[in-house]
Amino acid sequence: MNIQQLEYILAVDQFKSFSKAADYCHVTQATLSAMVKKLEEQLDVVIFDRKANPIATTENGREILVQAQQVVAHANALLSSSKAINQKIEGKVKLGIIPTIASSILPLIMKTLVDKYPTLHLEIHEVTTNQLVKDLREGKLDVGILSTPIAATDLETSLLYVEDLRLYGYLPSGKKSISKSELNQQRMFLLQEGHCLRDQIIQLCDLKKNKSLPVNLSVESNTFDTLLNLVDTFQGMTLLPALYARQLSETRMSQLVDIHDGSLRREVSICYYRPYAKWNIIRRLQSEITEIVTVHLK
Amino acid sequence: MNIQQLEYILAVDQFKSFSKAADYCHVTQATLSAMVKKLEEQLDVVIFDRKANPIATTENGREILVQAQQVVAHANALLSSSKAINQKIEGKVKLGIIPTIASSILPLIMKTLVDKYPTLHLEIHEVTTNQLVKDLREGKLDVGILSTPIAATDLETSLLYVEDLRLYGYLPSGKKSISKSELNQQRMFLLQEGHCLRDQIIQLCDLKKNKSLPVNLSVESNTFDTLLNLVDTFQGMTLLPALYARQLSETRMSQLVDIHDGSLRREVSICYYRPYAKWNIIRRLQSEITEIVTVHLK
DNA sequence: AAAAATTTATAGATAAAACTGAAATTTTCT
DNA sequence: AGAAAATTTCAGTTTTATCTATAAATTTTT
Repeated sequence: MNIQQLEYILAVDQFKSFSKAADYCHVTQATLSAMVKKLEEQLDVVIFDRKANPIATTENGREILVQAQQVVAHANALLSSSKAINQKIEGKVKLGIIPTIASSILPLIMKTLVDKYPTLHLEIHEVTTNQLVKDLREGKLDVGILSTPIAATDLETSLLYVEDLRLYGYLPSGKKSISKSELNQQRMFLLQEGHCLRDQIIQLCDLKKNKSLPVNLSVESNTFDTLLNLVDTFQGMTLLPALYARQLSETRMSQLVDIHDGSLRREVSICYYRPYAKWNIIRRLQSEITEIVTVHLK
Repeated sequence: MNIQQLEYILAVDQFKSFSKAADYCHVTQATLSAMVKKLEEQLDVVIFDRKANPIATTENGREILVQAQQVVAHANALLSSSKAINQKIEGKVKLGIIPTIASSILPLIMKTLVDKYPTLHLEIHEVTTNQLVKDLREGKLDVGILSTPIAATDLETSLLYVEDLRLYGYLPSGKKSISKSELNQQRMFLLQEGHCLRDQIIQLCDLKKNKSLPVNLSVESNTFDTLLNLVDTFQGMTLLPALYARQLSETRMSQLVDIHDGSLRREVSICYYRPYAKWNIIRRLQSEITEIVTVHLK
């Protein structure tokens, strides 16, 4: 016995015809006939009098149909519940996000999320990648947004978007553009130790150390803002995520330099260790963020 | 979604363990895991937090489980109903039966049936095969007992038993036994026109007409009793169904003759045109009759 | 902290089942 | 009696549930 078979007999009872019932159930007559017959055999109860015209429900069949209605009604209620659950976005969600992503996407997404889901309380924590992974594992955070790939295999990640890293700064005199391979010879300013963007850039540009900096100065910034000031002062360069570069002043925008042989990129993903409790909220966050950011990135 | 999947999640919820639930459901853990996962995907609701120890039901899962319980409970109620229906043997059943069968099996079965099913009212009609078929088609009778095969293809028949036809009467002088092929040369007494047993015997024995009867006598009987008296008077022979022959007096029993090269037989079947309304009663009748008669025939 | 034991997930193979389209049968209507 | 409508049967395809074996992860033990 299965729910579908019960739906079939309900339809036959309703339409008093196997073929009409089959249409209604979107299967062929043959299928419906066979399934009704099978159910009758399994229950050992003849539900319909096929020789009556129109087809009649037997006395015993009536009893079965009353029960079938109950089963199907509750099954539909269950399906409705599942839909309702997926629409109900409420409760508290602790979102961890690394600073270099936070600065660019929080302004973009927060208003939409707060307006669209008034019953959702987003608690945002700006933390480093390492801390984020730790907090997710310990259940201190529900979900994280960070740059992938990451080493932790026990965390599940799902890509939100890929953004270019834009080169900002001052080219060596006489140059109009630059190629990837030349980047490691430039005076490159980076964020402090602990920012994963720092490590990514070092890797991407194959940087060893900032040889060209004045030896009496060892400065590393914690924010892009400080970084930009340093770059301007020392006529160096740095790399900025595309979404951050978007909001630069016009003066600074003009200092963005194209790399003529391709581009540098980073992946931004949503990440969770126990997606179970707040699965539907997390999925909703994911789709909202992807949508909003995609619009702003193109 | 199907009922089994719902039973699986109920078990997991109960045992807080996939493997224990799998044992309980008599499937492998792999199967149960896969089915739970599939259900979660279909509903887009994560029901269990597998990283909790022991496994926990999520808040959303709790909602689903409450509904699942309803569905499964009603499905079980339906199955119980079908069993109850099959045990409930009551109401009126109009049983048609041809005379040559009635005389032997009614005494055998009636007491058992009446005692065993006090709420069942059997209304018995003794009718010829032709009338029986007609009445079944018209719904005047619910079920018939007759000798098969019959020509009517629109009636369903189900074999009850096969009984030998016993040869009764007086052998030609000097003979101790007889062979099948000799039967058509004997003075054979038959039931009246209309009894299907008459036609069967004529066919089985390849009888043309009763040449050896005194020309001034044309007699055909309506009952075996009259037939036997005729046979005794005229020193002829006749064929009696085994169940009838069982109840002959000892004197007459001694007049039963063996056919030395095999035996003549007839099939007795139960027959219905619309088994729908009283299906379970008919099936019960069938099994009871088969059982009782089999005991008496061996 | 490594090793062992337990638990859940995954992959590939298989057998059962649902389903379809077409033909055959049955029933109804004229 | 014969045409039309409805249902069942049949052969072949696709889907699905299930199993065994194995892998991955977690917890417990040593």
